[in-house]
Amino acid sequence: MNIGEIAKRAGVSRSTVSYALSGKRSVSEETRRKIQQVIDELGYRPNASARALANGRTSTIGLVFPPAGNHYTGMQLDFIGSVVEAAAVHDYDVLLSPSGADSDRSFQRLLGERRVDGAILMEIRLEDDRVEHLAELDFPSVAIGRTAHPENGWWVSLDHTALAAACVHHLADLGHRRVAFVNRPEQLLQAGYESAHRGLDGFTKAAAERGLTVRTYCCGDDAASGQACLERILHDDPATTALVTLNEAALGGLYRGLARAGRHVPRDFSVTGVVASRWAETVTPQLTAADVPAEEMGRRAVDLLVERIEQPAAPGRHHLLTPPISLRASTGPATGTSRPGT
Amino acid sequence: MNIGEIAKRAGVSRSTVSYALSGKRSVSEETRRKIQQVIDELGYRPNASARALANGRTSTIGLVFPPAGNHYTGMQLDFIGSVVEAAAVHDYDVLLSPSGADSDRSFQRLLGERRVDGAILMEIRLEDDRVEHLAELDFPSVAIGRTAHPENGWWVSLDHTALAAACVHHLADLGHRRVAFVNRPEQLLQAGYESAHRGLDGFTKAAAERGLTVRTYCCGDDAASGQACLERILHDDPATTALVTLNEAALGGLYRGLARAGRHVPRDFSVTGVVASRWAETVTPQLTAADVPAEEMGRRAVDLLVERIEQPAAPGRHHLLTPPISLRASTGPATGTSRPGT
DNA sequence: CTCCTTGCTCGAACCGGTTCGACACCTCGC
DNA sequence: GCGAGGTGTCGAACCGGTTCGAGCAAGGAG
Repeated sequence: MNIGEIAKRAGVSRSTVSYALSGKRSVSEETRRKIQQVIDELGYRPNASARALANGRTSTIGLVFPPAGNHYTGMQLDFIGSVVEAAAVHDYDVLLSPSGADSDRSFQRLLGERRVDGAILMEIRLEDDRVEHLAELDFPSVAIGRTAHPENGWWVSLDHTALAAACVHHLADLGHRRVAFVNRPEQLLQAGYESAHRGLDGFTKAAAERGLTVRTYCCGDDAASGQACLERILHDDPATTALVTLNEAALGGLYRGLARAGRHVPRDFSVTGVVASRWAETVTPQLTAADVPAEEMGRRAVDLLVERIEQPAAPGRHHLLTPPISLRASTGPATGTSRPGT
Repeated sequence: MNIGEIAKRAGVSRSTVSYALSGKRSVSEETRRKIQQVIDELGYRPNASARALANGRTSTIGLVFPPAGNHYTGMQLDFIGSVVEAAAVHDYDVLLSPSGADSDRSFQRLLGERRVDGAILMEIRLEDDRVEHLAELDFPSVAIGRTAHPENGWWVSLDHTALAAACVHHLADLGHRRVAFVNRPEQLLQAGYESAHRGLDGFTKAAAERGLTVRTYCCGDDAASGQACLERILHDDPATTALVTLNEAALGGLYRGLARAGRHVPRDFSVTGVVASRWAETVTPQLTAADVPAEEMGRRAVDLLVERIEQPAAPGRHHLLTPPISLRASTGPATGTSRPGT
């Protein structure tokens, strides 16, 4: 069942079998046929470990994401799926590694033990030791998200600043004056997660520009936290008429909170944010939102990574995406006391 | 950066370094210290491919699930997450393989090329060529789900028959007489997916036992299909007062359809089914459902697989789980014309 | 007819680990 | 004082591929 066995049965040397399979040297048509016949008979496939050892490539890429304590969001799911499918197109397998930090054992295994040819990192922080470490080592990697200094890096990222700002402008255009912002959980913000920071930034600046009165909140990644968060919002300022959220997992809870408070969406209260379309379409009314193109991002990340693996000296490349807001049914003109005066 | 380099710098042979690391033969304290010091200095980690080649184990398990066209359900996500975490506990990495059939290229890679020591299969069909093939090869694998002939196999499965029946009994106890069943998509049923078949079976038998009038439907794995399905249900029999669903992804659409039709849940219409708790809690009102213990199932599957890898001769083991129905807010007593006469 | 190229094949070395058998040295018991 | 037994180390072989250099035969050019 190894290459020597094939060689023996085909009456040739091991190297000839190897060349017949790889095509790196010419092999006579007759020999090739004979070898192929033996291979088909025995169902032989070359051992991946041996091949990896010999030519220094594993044909595997690592997908690194934080161990979220079984709290993966729908967006992460979409990324995983699209990365796996895109990698299959390039004949790469995908190894999952639940590592939040440079020092995690699983991360060390991937790199130190050379289990993968390259890595895709998710859930990037503004200052991210994983990204820095990989850059120093010149290890092929692509980030989904970008650090505070993304200039020469390899990454695919949403422009959360612009997206949050677009949500604000959308609401301001509809006449909303008092708007809340629902961010990812407190600990993620404190850890420096880039989407949480840039989203907050974009929201705050755009709101200031439009002269809105705002409050910002952090919210756990689940429905119960969403509901609690919404109660806090209405308690802190009952005149609030709209919110922007980056927190997909809290969405169901936010909606429930609004229903409990007797606020009809979108008549009494508008909701928008940054959410993958298949989740935006799950809630009722369907969410007007900047649709996260997870499938495209995963595919682009893989394409960049493969490119980088195959020519390691190339300069950094990246894609900054700003998907438009899809108008669905969760936002409407402001009514009542908060109608714009000017 | 390889073991020879370490040996040279420590002034010993390669085998001594290997024994110092593995502990399989005794090494003097002094030698061990010297070796460790060199290793620490250089940040050496043994190459995974070389090690896998030498001792025939990759310390990787494969997680095989169908390429759902980027339509992964929340339940699949939960499985993936829990499998990855459980595997990390046993020092295994997880390789994802999007393969629905025995013949898929990615599946062949995993097995033929010996990339993994064992595999966990998801989305099992009643007659599943992957399961049969692996059993014939005596390749260590554990299924999440079970085929039509599960007797000697290794698997972790929900008892969908019992769960669907429990949902029926719950509704019948509340007085519902006309109940619909919302299954996974048509093509999955036709392909023989076990959960769809056994769930349908359990539903149908229990309904007959309780003398209920039922209709059964297949429904796409997304909100729009769920909404369309609900419209069909009410069109086919407007007197329907409850439904049971196995289709988590359609849930949001089913709720939306009910809202559109002016049926209040749970006052006018009861909804229940088999859904992971975190998704059941996302919708409003929260779904009364048999909670899929995805985390536990993933962990048990990994535990079984590791056990099987480590002692290959052991007889088949399995876990059949029947989680209870969690009472939340989506079911209530039947009202109006469909109140039970007897 | 010879020389050179080209096509095809082989043996050997290598990738970076693990493991087996052998051996040198030391200690202990008699 | 000598053999038995244990400890620590080494060299060599092996896992299953890839790749390099060389050799041989056939064919074409001079």
